[in-house]
Amino acid sequence: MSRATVSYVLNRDSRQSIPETTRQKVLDASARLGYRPYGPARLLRGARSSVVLMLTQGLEHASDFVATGIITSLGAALRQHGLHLVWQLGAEECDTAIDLAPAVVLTSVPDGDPLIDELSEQFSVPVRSAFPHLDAFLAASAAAQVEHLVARGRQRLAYAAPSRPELGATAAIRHRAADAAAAAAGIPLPHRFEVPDDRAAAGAALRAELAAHPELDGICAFNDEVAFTVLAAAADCGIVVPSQIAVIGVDNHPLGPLTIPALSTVESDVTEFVTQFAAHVAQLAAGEAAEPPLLPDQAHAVPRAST
Amino acid sequence: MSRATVSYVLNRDSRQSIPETTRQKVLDASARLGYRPYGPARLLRGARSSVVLMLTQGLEHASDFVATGIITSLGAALRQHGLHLVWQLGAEECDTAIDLAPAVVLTSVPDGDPLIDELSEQFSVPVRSAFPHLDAFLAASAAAQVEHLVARGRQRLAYAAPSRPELGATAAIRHRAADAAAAAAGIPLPHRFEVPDDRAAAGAALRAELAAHPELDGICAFNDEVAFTVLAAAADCGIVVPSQIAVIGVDNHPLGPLTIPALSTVESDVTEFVTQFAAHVAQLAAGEAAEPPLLPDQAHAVPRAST
DNA sequence: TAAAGCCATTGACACGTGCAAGTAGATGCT
DNA sequence: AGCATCTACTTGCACGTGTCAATGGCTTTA
Repeated sequence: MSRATVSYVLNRDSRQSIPETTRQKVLDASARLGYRPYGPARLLRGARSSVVLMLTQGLEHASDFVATGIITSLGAALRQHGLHLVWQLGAEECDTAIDLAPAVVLTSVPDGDPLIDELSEQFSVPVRSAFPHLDAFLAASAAAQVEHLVARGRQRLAYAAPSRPELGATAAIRHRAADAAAAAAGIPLPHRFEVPDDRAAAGAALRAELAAHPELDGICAFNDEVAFTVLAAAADCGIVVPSQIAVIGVDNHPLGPLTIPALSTVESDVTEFVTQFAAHVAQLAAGEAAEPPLLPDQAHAVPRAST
Repeated sequence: MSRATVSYVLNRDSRQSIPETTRQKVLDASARLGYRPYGPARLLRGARSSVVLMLTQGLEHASDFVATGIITSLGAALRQHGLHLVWQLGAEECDTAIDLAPAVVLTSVPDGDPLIDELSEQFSVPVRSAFPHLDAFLAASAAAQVEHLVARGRQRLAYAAPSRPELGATAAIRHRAADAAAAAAGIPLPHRFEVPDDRAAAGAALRAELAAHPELDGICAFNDEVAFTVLAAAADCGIVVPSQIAVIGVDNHPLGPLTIPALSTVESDVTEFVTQFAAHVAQLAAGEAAEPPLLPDQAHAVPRAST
């Protein structure tokens, strides 16, 4: 009953032959005493950690519920590889918990961000963006928006950007993609139109926009939340959607079917990406270097009453 | 330049006097080599973990965005105590990562749930519900809804319950609280009325409800999402809110101001609770036993156009 | 000068685990 | 009997850290 014997039994070491009587004695004692192997000691000994650490900085406001969904399903997918995803929100100043020893670190910042190198140095484990090739992913949705509106016969578009400054970079990417899609379709480029969070202010902004561009007949919103604001503002202004102006969002927000009129939107299927990315992370955790799969660069319209 | 000397310098041990020259030499070498203390070894040595593990089972669908908000702000509050909150979603079958060694484990299940004892045995660290006294917290919002509707002159109420079975227990608590508030106000008890997720089905359900109870003039919705569905169904049925029926939700969802009409709702202020609960968790992490603060059992109305 | 005291530094250990290497004892083969 | 082979188990080490007790050099005091 030395420690080694116990260890052989509990780890089912096939190179050691253990008679059944001893085996049972060890198992009984282990169960009776409620023995649990102590994680830190195993790690110190050199065991591979089963922890994958997800770090997110900016997406607190649940606004990025698409990212939240990806993270959730990624956690489920990683569990099938024997890995455990834990999520640390708002790890601003790189004061991440040093005493959890992850096998892999994922971050919400895009590839190429200096934070990735910083984290890599700090943890000395593989660090990857959880959203590889994010720009193309973001751009695809805006392109799909424009294509859908054009297919519905709309020609004079505006791009409804959010007023939150932290979303500015993302909005710029999508707006450029909308421009490119408009150019490809041979219609005028959609001009930018900022939507305040406040409903009354949004109504005023929409009125001003229509005064400046009376021929406007379609709005691509940055995401569904901006689209909700536009719909509310339009109703307040007496603008009829979609007969006067069509409105389309991005993300397929669960509340989209409930607006008046129900919101058309655009969606990317990320299930395959999540599966592949989980496998990629499992490879990294196993010590193999590998290139990550990319987020889909295709999006499809979810047409409803607002277009 | 032995390991001990280095350790004394890096941990600023005040019981040891280290001459400045040696101190600098150690610091320089440490910085040059990019030394990071290895978490698992510190824990094995007996250091206190700075990790607080939050486990959630059911609240994937972002439906419980109130819980999500509490968790987020709790993470920020704990950081001020030098603790790091990490969040493992959907830890169903208790297969939680054993190799992260938390100082405290928090769970989304209410006090008294057998899972708490199970986790306590598994981790052998303090385990607490992150939502202590949850029932009273849930009940308070329903009471506030009824009081608000009564103050607006409504007398014949219905309780709009969600159709998702996993929310049934919570809905029952709130419905009972609504009954109690109605009894206290001297009006008939609100009868239950189930709202399907699908908009068309919700419209049919609302029509049937009105046919059965033509005198209905107010609806307490289980939460804002159910209220959104009710508003959409009402619009589809040609029912005018609030002149014919007033509708009020729960949670102060960020999209509430954007519905047509803007949704009245009910909210509890949890900032004080979060602060106190963070301090409580810090006590637990320091090894002191302590009773947790309780979630507020008061809620206040956020009146908008729908009542 | 020797005894005593202070200061900087160091060797050694413990924490819990997993595994390589080694050791008895039993059995088989010649 | 003598030697090889197997089984059943043990000893011992390493992982990286923090801290106690001990060491040796140097200065002060009697």
